[in-house]
Parts: sequence; structure tokens; C-alpha cells
Amino acid sequence: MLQAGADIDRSETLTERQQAVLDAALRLLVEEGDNLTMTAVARRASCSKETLYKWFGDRDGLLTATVQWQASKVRVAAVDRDRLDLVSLTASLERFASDWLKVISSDTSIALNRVAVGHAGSGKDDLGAVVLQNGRFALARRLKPVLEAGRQAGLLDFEDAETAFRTFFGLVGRDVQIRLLLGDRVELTEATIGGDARRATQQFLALFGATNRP
Amino acid sequence: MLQAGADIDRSETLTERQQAVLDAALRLLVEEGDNLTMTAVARRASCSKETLYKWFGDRDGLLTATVQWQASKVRVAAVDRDRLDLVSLTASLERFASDWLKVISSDTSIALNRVAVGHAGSGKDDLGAVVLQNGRFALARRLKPVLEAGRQAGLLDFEDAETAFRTFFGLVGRDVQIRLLLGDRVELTEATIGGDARRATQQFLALFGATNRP
DNA sequence: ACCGAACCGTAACGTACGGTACGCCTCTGC
DNA sequence: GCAGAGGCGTACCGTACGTTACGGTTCGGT
Repeated sequence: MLQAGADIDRSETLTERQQAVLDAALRLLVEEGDNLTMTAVARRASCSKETLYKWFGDRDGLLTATVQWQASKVRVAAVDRDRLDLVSLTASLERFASDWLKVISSDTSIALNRVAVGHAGSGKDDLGAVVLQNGRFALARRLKPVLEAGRQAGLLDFEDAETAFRTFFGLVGRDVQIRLLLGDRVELTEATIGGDARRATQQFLALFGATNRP
Repeated sequence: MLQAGADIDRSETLTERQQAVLDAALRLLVEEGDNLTMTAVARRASCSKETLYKWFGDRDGLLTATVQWQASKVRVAAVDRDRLDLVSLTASLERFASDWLKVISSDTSIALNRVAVGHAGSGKDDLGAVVLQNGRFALARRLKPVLEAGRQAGLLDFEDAETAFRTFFGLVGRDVQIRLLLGDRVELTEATIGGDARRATQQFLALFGATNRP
């Protein structure tokens, strides 16, 4: 974990206009990647560059604000842990897998991860930390309770929730994210995502299902 | 797959001096990331910028040449498929997993993947394709024969070698690569790598071992 | 009606860097 | 010994872009 508090909700402190500007910046980031220019953002958002600098400090500030803004938009509801049987657990896992695949294959996620990876080398900002917090670690925070509940209910068997989660993460994501980030055209239709989610869930249950480990 | 022939061995056409220059560029790429400058490369390599441009065309040419040069250095020997029993298969898989984890956690691999991901957005060059070819796809090419041999020997049971490979890939890599690329400090000692390789191999065998599927 | 703040549009500045030109050195072949 | 090629070092050019400055406009408060 890089930096605590990287996922604070900034949507309170942002006015409507500022959110609109960040939306424009986000759209431009998806189109242009890291070589978006301040002038382009200003033009797209119909605001002046001076305003951009007054609001966000400098280019890096604008970028991190944009990433955090997008992150604050995808807050997802947790799952209820009541009445947990094998079918509901399976459904939850499949849901997580499917949602996750949809996220990482979306244009905005790819664009955001690209710029964050690009910036991770030169430690000017902490885009990487922000993306990690709202990506991989947020998923873990939301999935671990489900895993723990599954263990409590005697459906799952694992020592450490962290390693179990990481295995699930690997089974779901496999090579998809790195291939997408590197520009490979991975065909991810609704159907294939559903199939992959089911397959990953079944594999995970085969590895960590309580019945399979006496 | 992006572009065929992206992994041709250019080490033949490169003179000693050029290789030294590319090594310098590679070292600088690891240190500076994508914001290395042509002047810096020239200074580090003790050569003139004019030479850089004569040899490699432009900045993108230098970058792709550097990536291909590094790729050509990590050509690994394949495994012999004779006398294949469960222990030798297990050893092979563990070896692949361990090697792969060592590669993706190395400084140079992280740096190379970072610039390739960064460039993948704006389609100026095909760094992403090169990295994919010599990374994920090269691994598949080397591992698939082993998997096929395992199936032939009745040790493994799978429909498609590709999906089997991708599962193995996911079990080994999990969240390691994306976390490293995003700047997370993942502790990967020799010991943990060995443990992860063993765990991934056992999980893979649990999923695709012929004995477990009647 | 007036004032000031916020903001837009645009022009201007400074710099960093990709790319090129040129003078000088070194080394190899004749 | 010499000519020419290859290469080093450096100065130079053009441009793109981050950042700043400024005049004009809208708008809420008094």
C-alpha cells in the first residue's frame, strides 16, 4: 500500500462547474492519453487556463483531481451477507468477477491506468497510488467480507483472506489487463465476460471450496 | 495479437558499439523512465546525438531498438519433453512460474512495460506489441509444448492449451504485475517467489491434473 | 447604478527537448 | 603519409507546451 487516504471523497468540495471541467478532462484523457494539453482541456471545458491553474494548481494537480473524480463516481454497493448458501455465494463471486472484467476493459479504466502507470516511474505525483486504492484494493475491501462470510458459513476453506483474494483476482483477470494496457485488442463481449466470470468462479470454488478439502 | 514479426532477432545487425549504446539507453530508461532525453542518452553512451539519429532514425526508433535489444537478451532455452512424469512436469511448471515472477519483478521489465504501456495509447510506435510478443506471448509459446506433452502423457486434462495457459498465467502473476507497474512496493524475495511458484503450480495441477478429473 | 469577484478568451513568455548542422578528431585502407 | 569515412562534442533551430498576464464580460450584493 502506498499512501493512506488516497481515496478520500472529494466530490463534496467540488462545485458543479468544477465537476463538469473534470468530466471534460476525463473525456479528453480517454481520447488523447497522457499527451493532453492544458489548452485542449480549457477549450474542451470552455474555461480559461487561468481557471484551471487557480483550481488545480498545475497539470499534475488537474490529472490527480480527474482520476480521483472518476474514482469517486464508481463507488459500488456492498453485498448483503445474510442467508449465504452455495448458490448465493457463487452468484456473488460471479457478479464481482463480471463487474471487475467490465471495469478493467472499459475505455476510461484503460486510459486512467495508462497514465497512472506512465507517471509511476517519476515520482512527481501519486496517480499510481490513487488508481491502486480505487482499483485493486477497493475490490479487495469489498470482496474479502464475502469470502470471510463464505468461510464462516462453512462454504469456503482458506487460511488467509488476502491470499484467497489474490488467487481469485488472478483467476479472473489472468492476462487481460496487461494485454489491454499494452494495446492488444482483446475481444471482450458481454458473453465472453459472463463465461469468464463463471469459469473463474468455478475454478476458485474448486480450489477453496470447503467440500473439496476434507 | 498486434503485429507479426515484432520479435525478430536484431542482435545480428547490431554492431558492438550500437549494442553498448542500447545498453546505456536501457540503463537510462530504467532510471529515468519515459522522460529520458536524447541528449542524456548521448551523454551516457558517450556518443553524439547525430549518431543516434543516424542509427535509429528518431526517438521512437531508439526506444523500440532498446526494447528489442533487451528482448533479444532474454531468450531462454526450452525444456526437454522426454521422460515426462508428474515430478518433472511439476518441476518444469515451477521453474516457469519462478522465472516469470523474477522477470516481471525486475527493474528493467518494469521500466520497459511502463514506457510500452504509456506509448500504447498514442499509436506512434508498437512498443506494446514488442513487449507483448517477448513477454506474455513468448511465455505462452514456450509453455504450451510442455502443457501439450503433459496432456499426451496423461498427466494433464484440458480442452484448449490457450485457456489452460491463461489460467496458469493468472495463478502465477495474480496482482503482482499491475501493482508493480503502478508503483506499489511488492516485497518479492527469492523465498516468496519460490513459494508463489510452488503454490501456483499446485493450484494449476489441482485444476487441470488428470487424476482430479475422472 | 455601481463595485468587486469570478471567469472567459487570448496573447505572451520561458523553457525543455527533438532534430540538424558543423568543426574537429581518429582510425583504416591505399 | 594521406584521404575519406565514421564518429564525438557542441552549438543551433524550431516548436510544443506549461505557466503567467491582461483586457473584457457576467453576475451577485449593496
